[in-house]
Amino acid sequence: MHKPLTILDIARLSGVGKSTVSRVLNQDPKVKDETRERVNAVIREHGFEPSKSARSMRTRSPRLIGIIVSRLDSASENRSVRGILETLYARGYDAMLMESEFSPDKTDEHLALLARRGVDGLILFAFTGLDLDKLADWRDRLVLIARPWPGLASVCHDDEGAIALMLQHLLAQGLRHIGFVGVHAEDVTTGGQRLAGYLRVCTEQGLEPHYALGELDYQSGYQLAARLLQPQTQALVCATDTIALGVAKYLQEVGRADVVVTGVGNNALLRFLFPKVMSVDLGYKRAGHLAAEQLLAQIESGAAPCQLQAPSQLVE
Amino acid sequence: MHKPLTILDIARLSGVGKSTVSRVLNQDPKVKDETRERVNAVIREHGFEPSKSARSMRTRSPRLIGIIVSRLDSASENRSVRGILETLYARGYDAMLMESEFSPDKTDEHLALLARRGVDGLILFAFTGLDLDKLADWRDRLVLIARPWPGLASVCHDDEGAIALMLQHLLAQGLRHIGFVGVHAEDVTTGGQRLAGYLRVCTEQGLEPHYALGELDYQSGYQLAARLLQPQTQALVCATDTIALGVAKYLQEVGRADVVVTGVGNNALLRFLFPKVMSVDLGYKRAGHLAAEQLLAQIESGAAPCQLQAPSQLVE
DNA sequence: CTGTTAGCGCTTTCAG
DNA sequence: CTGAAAGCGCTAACAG
Repeated sequence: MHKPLTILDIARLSGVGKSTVSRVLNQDPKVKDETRERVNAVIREHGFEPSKSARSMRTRSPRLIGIIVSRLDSASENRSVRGILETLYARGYDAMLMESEFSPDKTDEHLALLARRGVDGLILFAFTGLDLDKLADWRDRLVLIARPWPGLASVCHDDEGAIALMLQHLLAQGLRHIGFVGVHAEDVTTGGQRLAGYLRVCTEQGLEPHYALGELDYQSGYQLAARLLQPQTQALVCATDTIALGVAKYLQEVGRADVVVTGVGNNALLRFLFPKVMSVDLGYKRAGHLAAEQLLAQIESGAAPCQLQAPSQLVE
Repeated sequence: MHKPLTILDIARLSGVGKSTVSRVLNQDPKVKDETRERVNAVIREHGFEPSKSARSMRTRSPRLIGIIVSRLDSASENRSVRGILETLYARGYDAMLMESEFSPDKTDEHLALLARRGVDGLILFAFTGLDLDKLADWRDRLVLIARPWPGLASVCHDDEGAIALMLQHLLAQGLRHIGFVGVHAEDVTTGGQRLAGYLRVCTEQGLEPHYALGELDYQSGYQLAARLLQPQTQALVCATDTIALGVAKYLQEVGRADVVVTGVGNNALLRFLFPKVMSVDLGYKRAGHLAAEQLLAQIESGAAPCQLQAPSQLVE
């Protein structure tokens, strides 16, 4: 493993000046085809790779995007991340992936790190408790995922629509006694908006709402199911697949196989354990694509921040 | 937001030469305390951050470590990653985290990317099918996790010991008819080694082995449990928590609450769904710490590659 | 202990 | 179309 080649080596090897090599590297159109060919041949032959650090230093752009997810081991966020990376890589950007673990402090540290690295932009999975005001510096090179914020670009899921979709589906099957197991409304999207979807359809259809709110985990689903279940209950719509897991477990224990359970998230494990549970896919991967495209549009073409929404889809 | 300050600005502002500022930045001891104070004051006052790209280019070291996990949304790998990041951050390194999805091709692409970035080192979560020969170039700045390889540094889990530990625990409780639900032996660690642990203890204790091998998912556990279960079965030891999930589900369905189920991985969801299932923690986080320390020892002090093992621990 | 002087590898004027 | 030259911000000899 010898010392890595530089642009100057390639220049000498192909008998041109180093600026010409640079031009070839940067797809500058005003290089004669013949010259370009020759240089490219030498580059390929020697497996030359231009130094990212040198280029970053010169252009003040490392072609690097920061991504802060809330949890790496979240199946849904992972789907979005894969979407993001697909578009990013395709456009020649690399990514630095980090995990906030829902901690504003950790997020701040990561932001500092990304600032030191001088990343070109940031995609941030927002969460309740995040201090969005600290993001002012990032405004024009930031896309939020999962939560909108005035003046900032964002890609959101259709939380309200997802629950509404599910509810309408159940109503179409003739069910009327449908309860909702949700999350306290401090959690804006998973909590407030999904509940809102439930309440909206109830109102529209003249149903009496019947719901309970708790935490984001299966334990909570289990407990709330116990509190909510009535003899006439026909279905329990849950704010997440994780909650649905707890609910389904409770129903199984008390022998209420007649009650339909639905979740949100299209989680593979849930489907295996309780195959009859229906779910809504919030369009995570699509959201990742959208976020990355929006971010690149902003940093490359100065596009204005805007608020996008990825469509939900029923999964049976 | 004005143009970022440079080392030269700080030099002028504090009335010293730029090399002195550089020395202060690099904790060079031969700077007079008084001077150091003055420079540091200016740095803090102006919130100056030295440019990573410039430093990387000069030192040919971006203080950046690549981490390739097989799946980001794997709870166990996530534990290791957190361990890795803790030590890395503490030692002033940043990380580029990527996901192989068990694909050798994806891994190659990631390796190329990391090479272009000129990262200082690499921590790679090995998997069956990975072409370890391609890693020759990385030899002295690479630590493998989960699989050893001659000549390469690695941190492994005690797969064999984990199953043996569990089996001995069950035997101590007086159980004798203990089956094993595993993974085909092409998967060296999760497959071969965990089975070996089972067989070893069976031989030592004069038990007749009774086992079945399949895939890594819950479906497989479910199917194999059906095949393996006998009237006299007292316990089913599983190669992973995921498999244990499938096994526990089958046992529940056929009403065999008397059979003890155990897994490996200390998975929170499993514990909730089937609280009685016991598990072994393979020491993932610890493995992360070890891997990062070993890697830094190699790249900073030229330590030789060596093969380490993180200890397993019973979790009830 | 500290300032001066060269570059690191690349992009970008500015002249040809 | 192409080359020469001037840096980007920082570190590392080398003299003081």
